[in-house]
This record gives sequence, C-alpha cells and structure tokens, in this order.
Amino acid sequence: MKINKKANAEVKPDPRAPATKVTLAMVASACGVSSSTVSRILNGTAVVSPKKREAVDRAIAALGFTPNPVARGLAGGRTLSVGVVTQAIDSPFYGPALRGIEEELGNAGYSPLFVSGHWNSEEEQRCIDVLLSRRVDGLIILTGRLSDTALRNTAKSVPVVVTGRRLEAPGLYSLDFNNFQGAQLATHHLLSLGHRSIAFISGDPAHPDAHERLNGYRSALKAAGVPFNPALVLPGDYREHSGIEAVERLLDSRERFTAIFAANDQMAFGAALALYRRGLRVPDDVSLVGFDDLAAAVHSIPPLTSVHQGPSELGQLAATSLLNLLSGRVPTERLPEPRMVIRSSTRALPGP
Amino acid sequence: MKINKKANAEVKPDPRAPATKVTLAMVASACGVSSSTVSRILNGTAVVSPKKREAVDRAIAALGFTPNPVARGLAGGRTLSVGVVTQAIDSPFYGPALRGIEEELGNAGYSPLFVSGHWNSEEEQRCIDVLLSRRVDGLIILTGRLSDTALRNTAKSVPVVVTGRRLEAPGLYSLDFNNFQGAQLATHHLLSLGHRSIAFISGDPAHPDAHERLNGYRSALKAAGVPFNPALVLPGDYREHSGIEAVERLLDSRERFTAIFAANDQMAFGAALALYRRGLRVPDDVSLVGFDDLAAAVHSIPPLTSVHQGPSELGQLAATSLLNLLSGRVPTERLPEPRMVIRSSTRALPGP
DNA sequence: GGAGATTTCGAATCCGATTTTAAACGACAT
DNA sequence: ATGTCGTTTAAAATCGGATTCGAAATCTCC
Repeated sequence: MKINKKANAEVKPDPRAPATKVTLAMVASACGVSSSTVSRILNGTAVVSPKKREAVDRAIAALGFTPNPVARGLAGGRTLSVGVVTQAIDSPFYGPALRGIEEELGNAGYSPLFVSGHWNSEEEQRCIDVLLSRRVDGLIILTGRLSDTALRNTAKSVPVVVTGRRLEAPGLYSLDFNNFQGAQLATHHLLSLGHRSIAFISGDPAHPDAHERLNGYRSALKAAGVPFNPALVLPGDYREHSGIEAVERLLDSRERFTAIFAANDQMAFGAALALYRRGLRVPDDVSLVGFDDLAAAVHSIPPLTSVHQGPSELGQLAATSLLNLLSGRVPTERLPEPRMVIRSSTRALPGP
Repeated sequence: MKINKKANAEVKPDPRAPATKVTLAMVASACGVSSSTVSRILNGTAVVSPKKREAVDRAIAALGFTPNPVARGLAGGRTLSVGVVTQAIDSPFYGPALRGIEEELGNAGYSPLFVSGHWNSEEEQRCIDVLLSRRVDGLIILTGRLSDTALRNTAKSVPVVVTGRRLEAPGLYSLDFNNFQGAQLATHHLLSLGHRSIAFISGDPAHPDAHERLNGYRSALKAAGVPFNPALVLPGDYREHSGIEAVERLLDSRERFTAIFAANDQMAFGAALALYRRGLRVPDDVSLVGFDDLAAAVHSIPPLTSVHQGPSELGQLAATSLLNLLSGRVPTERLPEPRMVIRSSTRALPGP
C-alpha cells in the first residue's frame, strides 16, 4: 500500500503539469539543434538554413511550445507588457479607455498592467515604480496629478504616453482633449436655443481641464455678448453628489436661470436628480447639458445632451501611440475634436 | 567624430538607468556578505545572525534596492501576481469588484493582471492561457461561461477562485451570490406593497443566475398565492436596451401590470426610460425594482429600489480567498446575503 | 580540551530564455 | 592542396535572484 502510493507520487512529479512545461531547450534537443538557434528562429533574428528552420518550426508545433514570458523578460529586457496608470479601475469615463487600450495592445501581443492612482500624485508615483520594477516596456498614464517633471523623468527610463495634458519631452507623447472647445460647444448649443441665463457647475479645480471648461463656457458667453454672472458658477468636484449640491445651492440662491451646463456627466446626473426632487422638469423647466458623453447618458432620464469625448478612442489612440514609440516610430495620433451629442435634456427656450 | 560618438555611447551604457538598477549582488558586496544571504534575509527563509541581518537591511535601504519581480518569478516560481479574468474591464457591475480585488491584493503585495473574456468561453480560455504563461500565482475568475470541467482542470495547475457558481474541487474555491433569494426579496417587496401584477424582465438565459432570479420571482409569487402569468415574463439580455424593448413589448401587449422587476439594474434603467417615453411615471404609475444595486442606482431618476449584491465585497472576498489558498489555508469566506435597498422607484399600490 | 551537534554562510546550480563569442563548415581563389 | 572570406550554428555568458549543499564557525556537554 505504502509502496504503491509512493510509486503513484513518482508518476506525477509536478502536480501542476498540464500548463506549458515545454522549454526552449526541449525543442532544441528534440530536433537536434542548439537552443540559441531555436531562440533566433523564434525572434526572427539572424539567418538560418531553411531546412533547420522548418524542422524547428515543426518541433515547436509538435511539442506545443510557448516561450516563457518571465524568462524572456529577464533575458531580453522586454516583457511585452505595458503599464497603465488609471485613476480608478471602475471609473465610468476611463473604463472604456481601458477597454480600448486592452484591445489595441492585445492585437499587438502586449499585455496591459492596470493600476489605480486614485487621483493622488504620490500614489501614482508608487504605481509607476511598481510598474517599472515589473519591467514594463512602456507606460500609459491616463491624466492624473503627477507633475510634468516627474513625467519627463519617467520618460527617461521608458516610453510614456500621457493623456490630459500637452507635454513635449523625449520618449514622451501626450494626447489631450480640447476641453476649451468642448465647453464652448456646449455653451453655444444652449445659447443657440435661446438660453441666456446658463448656470455652470464646475469641475474639481485640482484638474486643469476644469479650468479649461470654465474658460470655454466664458468664452462662448462672451462671443454671444452675454455678460458673465459669477453667481451662476457653482463649485463641483466631478462627482454626482456635487451636482446635487450645486443645484440646491443655485435654487436656494433664487438666482434666475433657464439652463445648466455641468462640467461632466456625473454632475449633470446629480443636477438632474436635484431638479427632479424640487419638482423641476428637464428639459421643460430647465435645459441640462453634460460633458463626456458617458455610456449612461444614453439611458438617463431624460437622455442627456452632452459633449462627446470618446474615451475608448482615447484608449486606442494612446495604445497605438505607445506601440509606435516602442517600435521607434514617432507617433502622430491626434484625438478627434469634441462634438455635441444632442439628446432630450435640452430644448429651445420659448419666445417671450 | 566617429570615435567621439562611440565614447559618448560608452558613457551612458544604459539610457534607462534611473529606475531601480540595484541588484541583489550589489547589496551583497556592499555589506560584505554573499548574495544568498541577502536573498534569504529578504525572503525570511532560514536564520541569520541579527548583526548581519541589520547590516544587510541597512544596505538595502541605503541603496534603495528593490528585488526584480521578473528575476524572482523565474528563479522562485512565484511572480507575486494573480490573474483576474473579468468579462469587460468597463462593466458597471464588475468594475467595483476589480477595485476590491486590486485593493485587497495590493495590501498583500500581489499585483492583479486584469484580462477580459467578453462572455466568451473560448476567449476566457485564451485569457487563462496567457495568464498561465505569465506564471501568475493564482487566478480569480469572475463568473464567465467556462465549463466547470475547464475550471477544475485549470485548478490543477494553479489555485483558482471563481465567482458566480458553486463548485468543489481541489485548489478551487467558489463564491456565489444567492440570486434566488435576492429575486425572492425583490418580488416580495413589490408583493408587500400590494402589487399583484408584476412583470419580470429576465436576464440572458445563457447565465445560470438568470434562471435563478426567475425562479426566485416565481417562488415568491407562489408563496404569496399569486398565480404565475407567463405573459408578464419578458426576455432580456441584461443590457439597457433589452429593458427598453421589454417594456415596449409589454405595453403593446396590453397586459395589465402595476410593477416591474428587472433582473438587473441596467435593464431597469432601460425600462424606466421606456416608461418615461410612453408618459408613464415611476413610481406613480408603475413601481420598478432592479437587481445588483449599481452605483448609478443612487442617482437615477427616480433613485432605483434594488437588490444589493455588493460587487466590491465580492472582489475583496475573492481576493482574500485566493490569498488564503495561496498560503495553504482553506478559505472560508462567504458572500453576504442579498438585501433590499429601498429607494424611490417603488410605492404601495393605492387600495382599490 | 575536544568530540559531536548546531547554527550561519558562501559557492555552485538552476530558472528559461537572449545575446555574444567563437568554432565549424563551405565555396572559391590561388 | 592550402588559404581566405562568409555563412551557419553551437557553446558560453548573462539577466537577477532562489535554493541546495556542504564547509566553517559557534556552541554543548562531558
């Protein structure tokens, strides 16, 4: 009995066998060449006689050999993985961007490593360090609060693509939305509908895009000859709840307004809810415009008019830019211009 | 000129220097011990005299040494990374789960590797193969459509935690929500509000939980002595649009109903929109209950009554279970019971 | 003080590739 | 036949640590 058991144990030396256990050395000896030859064939490096190449290819297929990325990473310095620093893995805006990145990178044989910085520059730096220690071949940084200097510095060790800012540096490529123009568009849309008292719920002032959006709003107002009324600008932090609070504050201030432009959709949703609670109808009593065109904007009540930014394109473009950087090319990707998506949350102001 | 260039190249042998370039061998020689000693101190393996340990610790700190996870993975077989197979990186339900996983794993020094299977068993299997080839130490599989057999098989090579099903196997731990009970709860809630004609929008029949939810609905109906009316069950696929279609079909069928229970929140949002378009008010004309309690349920109009499932707890528990598995312990984690979160989309049916 | 038992370390091996170095081979000219 | 220049290809070094094994150092007890 005992002996039997032992024999049994010897039959399966490694309980975790089913996975790729075939090594380069095995295929090498299988077809009587050296491991370096197999390696070179695998990487397309150097020349090999067609006869051997074929034999090796056949052996690889026969044994079902897959090169071990870990060993490859150690020896070759390339891990075929790229680090992606996002702010929250479950962000409704960046989620689709991650998806775009995953897709684009996957097609090129790279694997993304997602980590979250939670809008905290120190944490972002930690994330980058972790990623770097894992020897990623490149880095995609979705916005965040890292300093330009820190970014430039990181770009010295590894190619970097960063979004949400405009920055020039060696080994660095930046991709930025035109927030200013987007906000102009949104404001202009309301203006063209006859609205003159347009409240603005601003984003988190710690984000540069919040300022740009505010400026776009002011610029459009100015272009239309509508005086800027500071009382109509409410502070927000890009989250739903701040949209609720902003509307409540606005309503309580008894300042007159016929439309609201929220600096992002999440706050617009909050605003819509606050209006609903106070018995105000969108768009009958108040027109509402958001920014970002989140997936949820389509199914909100009413469907939200918003400025489309296309996070998934952002992700794809960031990924292809990085891929270009990695293969030594100079990326030329540009983000599409923002555009209005008009749904049911805005309507023309009835004539006086 | 040529010579100058060459000299220049020799000055900066590695352009990507700033990142952790310190190796174990360097700290070893820095404090006059062998590299194996440093390694052993790092891993807590074996005993070392306090004097040396301290010296080494100091040297590590001084040089800012970080062990290279790639090399470590090769040598030790452990990569301190775990693969997470989700269905879509931007899923509103699984997003928070990923966040929970990231947090829990991060605390333990592990890095998650997220990949998406897109509800396709072949793709899921490919994801697992990629993950395995990257030598992850463990696997978390969020639901998905993989066969139990495939899962059991995977568990032979690496510890696995799977959600969304109940499955026993060596090296495998499963975590499942009680969908049946959740659906009972939701239905019971409507029943207790006086509703008798409750429509049910079912989930994608390819998911086992869709059946469980339907059964929960039927069970609650039966317990209350309300006859089951097949005409009130509408097919859905868990996406918003199917909620819209279901309500339109329901309305067109002229079947009487006072409440709708959607098998998930996304369909509930779609249903709410369809009702809104037809001029029906929630909850005044129709009460509406969802399932999952997505983050968006709080800010929808009206805020949606739903069955709370807690995806972030799911993620955390999956992660701690896996961590237990990895350290040889037997996980005992259990998911919390589903519970109703009553908001504003349901109301008592006025007496006849 | 010394034999035997421990504890503490260092050198050698290995993980699974990549890359460099150099030897073997072949064709062609001398 | 010998020598030379170019290809192929094999052997060896490397990447950065983990692990095993055995030797040296320290300790125990008689």
